[in-house]
Amino acid sequence: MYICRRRKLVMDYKAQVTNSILSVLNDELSSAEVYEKLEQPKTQTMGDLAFPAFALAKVLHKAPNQIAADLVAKIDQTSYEKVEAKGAYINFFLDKGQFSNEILTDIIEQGAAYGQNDNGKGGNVPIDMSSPNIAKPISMGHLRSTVIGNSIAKILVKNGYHPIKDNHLGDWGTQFGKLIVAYKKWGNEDDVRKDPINNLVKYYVKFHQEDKEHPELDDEARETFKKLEDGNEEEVYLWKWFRKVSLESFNKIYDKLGVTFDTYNGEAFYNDKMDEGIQILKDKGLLVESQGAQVVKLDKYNLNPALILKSDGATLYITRDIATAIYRDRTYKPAMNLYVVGSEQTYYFQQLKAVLLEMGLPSAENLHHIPFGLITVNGKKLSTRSGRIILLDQVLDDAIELAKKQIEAKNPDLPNKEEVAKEVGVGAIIFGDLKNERTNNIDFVLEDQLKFEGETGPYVQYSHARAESILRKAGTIDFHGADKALDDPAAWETLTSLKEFPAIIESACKDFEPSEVAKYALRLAKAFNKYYAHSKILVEDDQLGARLSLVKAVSIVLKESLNLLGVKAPDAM
RNA sequence: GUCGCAAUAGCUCAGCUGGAUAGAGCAACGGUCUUCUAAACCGUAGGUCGAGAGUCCGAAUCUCUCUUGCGACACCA
Repeated sequence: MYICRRRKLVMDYKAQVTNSILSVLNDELSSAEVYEKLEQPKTQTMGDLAFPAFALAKVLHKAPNQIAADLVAKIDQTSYEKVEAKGAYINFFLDKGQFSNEILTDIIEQGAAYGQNDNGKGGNVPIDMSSPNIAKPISMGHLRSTVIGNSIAKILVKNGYHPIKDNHLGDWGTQFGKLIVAYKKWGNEDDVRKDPINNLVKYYVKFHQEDKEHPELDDEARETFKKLEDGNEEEVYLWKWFRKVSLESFNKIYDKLGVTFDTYNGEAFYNDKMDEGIQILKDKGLLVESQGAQVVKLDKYNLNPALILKSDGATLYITRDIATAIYRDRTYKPAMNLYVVGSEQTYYFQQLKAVLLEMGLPSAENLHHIPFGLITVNGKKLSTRSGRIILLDQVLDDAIELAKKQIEAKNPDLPNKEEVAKEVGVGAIIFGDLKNERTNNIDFVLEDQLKFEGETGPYVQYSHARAESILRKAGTIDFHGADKALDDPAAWETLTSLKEFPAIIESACKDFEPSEVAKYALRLAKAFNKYYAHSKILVEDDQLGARLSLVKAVSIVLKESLNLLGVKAPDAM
């Protein structure tokens, strides 16, 4: 309620300009048409909002330039700084003092809640994300799913949704038969305790080496997995133990990233929940035999048949995902059901959605695959077996180490250096991942990841820290009483950037695109740094309160932008 | 082979539902710290927007064809 009321207080300048134009037209265009045609000029010299007169040329049978000039002469300019015709465009320059007063008041009143909306109306949104495999290391590939999912969850909250972050662990399947066999043959408890992931991987790799010459190992693994499925004590004990130590190891990395989960419903969780989905498919007559296997035909979706059960009756990935979808549907009544999974699975998710639609699952329509691009090294796909793997933990530590060096060089007196180094180093990695469009592929180059200058996370963090530094030096400030009508042209870009934030929040949510927030944060930081470099803020004059309000507003919005990306904003660095 | 995605400055990328001279960052070169943190700021240089047609008053943006790269194509996940 509070939020909605606040939002309305910020005047919609596009609507104001639309009205100004409509007032000098004779219904040649509708209000919506004018509103839609308004655009933001590229440079400040062309004003803040512009109306192209091309559309009127046909109706009025006059040259666009002439139309623009004629209209400007008639427009009431009192509420603008100025309105002028330039070529075929009518350029509106907003009243800076009024604009500044409104936006700064709004941000300072609302604080971190600025930009919050209630579009989601509290709807549940399960997010399938991160999803590493037990007993395997977390690589840069998992980073993407983890930080994209985490950021989308935060953006969803900002839009009034209730996300449920689900780490859909790869914790079941025949590979556990292999792992248990390998552990019994070559492993020992102490090693696994000391360094679980590396040793478990070592056993697993050794199994694959050995089974080339001893194919009987595969039979043994199959039997062992059968025992695990049947609940045999020893196998279940080992499985639980592997799962536990793996999770502990994963959680150290998640802690470093600052990512938490609401549920860890992995593949094992759904293992006993697959019958229902299969039964529904059978009941609806959707399941048909094809080459010995059970499939669902998807011709009407222009998709290949989805294979549901293997010819030996065994289940597949999709069988489990159907169970997952049913479970989520029932448990959460989801407003949306999200899967943050690599783009190589796009076709698969089309099939999954189609099957769920055929089944008549209520939330099927709102299933969204949120794909992201591949991480490669020298253009080649990562794979554990070929040794082309980049350990996320190592990359994070490298980044933290570099951040530490930077602090020693630039700000050696900084208190809590360790903590800040972690926030900056990790922030660089997360921001680096999120700043570009999700679906872009990334060829991994460590040096690129460890950049702290230019368009990076640390750049935004630094801008925020500078703002905080000024506020510290200013001492106690009465923001509520301060005049906020800042009319300094040098601050204009910063002010208009601040105004953009709520729209960015909505758009990033609609597109499931954290990069929109990251790019926005860069834009705002850049505008503020420019202002900072050219204007002295801490000067005793009648605009001091207004300037400090601007700095405060920038600090609030930069911090909140970083927060939405899952990046910390230290007050000093 | 079929389907999907991409191609913009030396490199990495922006460019919103088509609109005013195509923008950043990095790298290169040159400036700016006795004054709020130089992880910053300012400037110079760098482009037939993969190619070719079409639609339109107007195309990097929309349509088609081609080229190149990546991915997906049922008993893995």
